[in-house]
Amino acid sequence: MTINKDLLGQLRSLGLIAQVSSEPELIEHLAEGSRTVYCGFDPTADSLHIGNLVPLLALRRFQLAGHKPILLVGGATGMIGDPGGRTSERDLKSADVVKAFVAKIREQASRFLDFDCGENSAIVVDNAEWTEKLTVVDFLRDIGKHFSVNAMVQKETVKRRLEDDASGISYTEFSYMILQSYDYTILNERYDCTIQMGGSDQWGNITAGIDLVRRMNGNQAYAITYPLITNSDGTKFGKSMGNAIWIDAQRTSPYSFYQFWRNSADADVIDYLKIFTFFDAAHIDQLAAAHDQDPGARAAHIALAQAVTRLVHGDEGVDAAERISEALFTNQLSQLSASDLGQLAQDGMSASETQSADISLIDVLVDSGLAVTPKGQVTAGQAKKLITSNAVSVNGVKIEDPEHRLKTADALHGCYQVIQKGKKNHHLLIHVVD
RNA sequence: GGAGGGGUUCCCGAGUGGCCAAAGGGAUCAGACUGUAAAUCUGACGCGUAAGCUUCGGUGGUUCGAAUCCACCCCCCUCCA
Repeated sequence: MTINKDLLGQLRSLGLIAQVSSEPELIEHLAEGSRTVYCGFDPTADSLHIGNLVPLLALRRFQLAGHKPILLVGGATGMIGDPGGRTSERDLKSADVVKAFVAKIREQASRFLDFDCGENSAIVVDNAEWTEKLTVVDFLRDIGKHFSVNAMVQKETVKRRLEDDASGISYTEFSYMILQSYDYTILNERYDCTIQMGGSDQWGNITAGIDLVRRMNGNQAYAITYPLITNSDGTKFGKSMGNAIWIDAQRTSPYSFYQFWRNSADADVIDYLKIFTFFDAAHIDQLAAAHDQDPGARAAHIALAQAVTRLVHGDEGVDAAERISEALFTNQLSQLSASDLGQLAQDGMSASETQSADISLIDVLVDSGLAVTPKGQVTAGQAKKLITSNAVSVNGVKIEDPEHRLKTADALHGCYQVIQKGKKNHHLLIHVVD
């Protein structure tokens, strides 16, 4: 494995660098040999979501450049909650939950990272392993003494909470920084890990870790943060229809996943191409030019959707997603054959079956979950509102009558009804009467 | 333990006896326009397909009538010990 000597410059050109510590030294450090870099992930759910993709793909870039990535699962720190994560303190995760998460993250990350390539294979570790053994006395005597409260209070994440009249900060959360610093120290000691990467909100915690590594191990360590991804309109990245976009195909179908990227705002699409794909600079420039010239053609958006979906769900995922998209958005439903329609359900389009040959549209909207209120509940009242506000079509035809009933006689090929809410939400209802 | 401030519908935040399902903003959903984009404009936004029902930290009370007044309790914040 040869070392890419300009990794940092490359990451910066991709917009992946917010801050770095001791930059000139770090550049040299990275150029001199294979290094070990770590990034922490909190076990907040049993799947990764696309927000996690940013550090994961950045780690991959490190690995491709010849370095060794460590994924640290916060089995211990995840129980506490980073004060930067605001409001409520987190639930305690049981050992089983964390263990399941470790397995899951390894499985999901293995699509991007190589866990079996010799020297610089990626590894997964859980900080509960060493944090749980820590006694209060050891913690205070060996670790805590290296931290100046004066300095900790100055950290942005802590300061904000101290100044916030409404919430304050508990001692537990205040200690988060110390535990994260200790993680760095342990990884430095065991794996010669010298680089920690995290979101820019982690800067304070990471630099605190650098200090601790120097004090306890006498080693020089480094920090790299990436900017937190936001949408250009200021909304939170990685949500669609109020739901997180998951890596797990069971939670977010390849079709929905594909659609998420394809619907990116124009102002964001080039940034996303840089961060979430491995296209080279020339290709991205070319897509940017194509987009400027004819935004309506969606060349950049489609390339983005294809590339990221392929990365996460493979060629099959892309094929399925495009097959469904093609069918639904060209509005030529009537030209689809029965097997085409059957395939859509197979491919991950939302679908359900009914025994009834004659069923009320409102019931179907409720059963399919399309009739969600802005608050997230599914109600018949919402279904009625949607119909009255002209938001629902069946098989491509707007329905304005709340009492409308779906009958097999009107179904495509005698059994398929494509229910559409708004522009982008579809459901396939299949009559299974004989 | 003491003193003070505060808890309103997803969030912020008005409201101090009826006109309050509760202003305004944000978020969200839908419609129009477009390019499956953004911006903009329009509608919806406690539950109930309706009659109606249930909300303003909790419980009890005053009142014809309470988010608003009283009592007690719980929780949060700041300062003091």
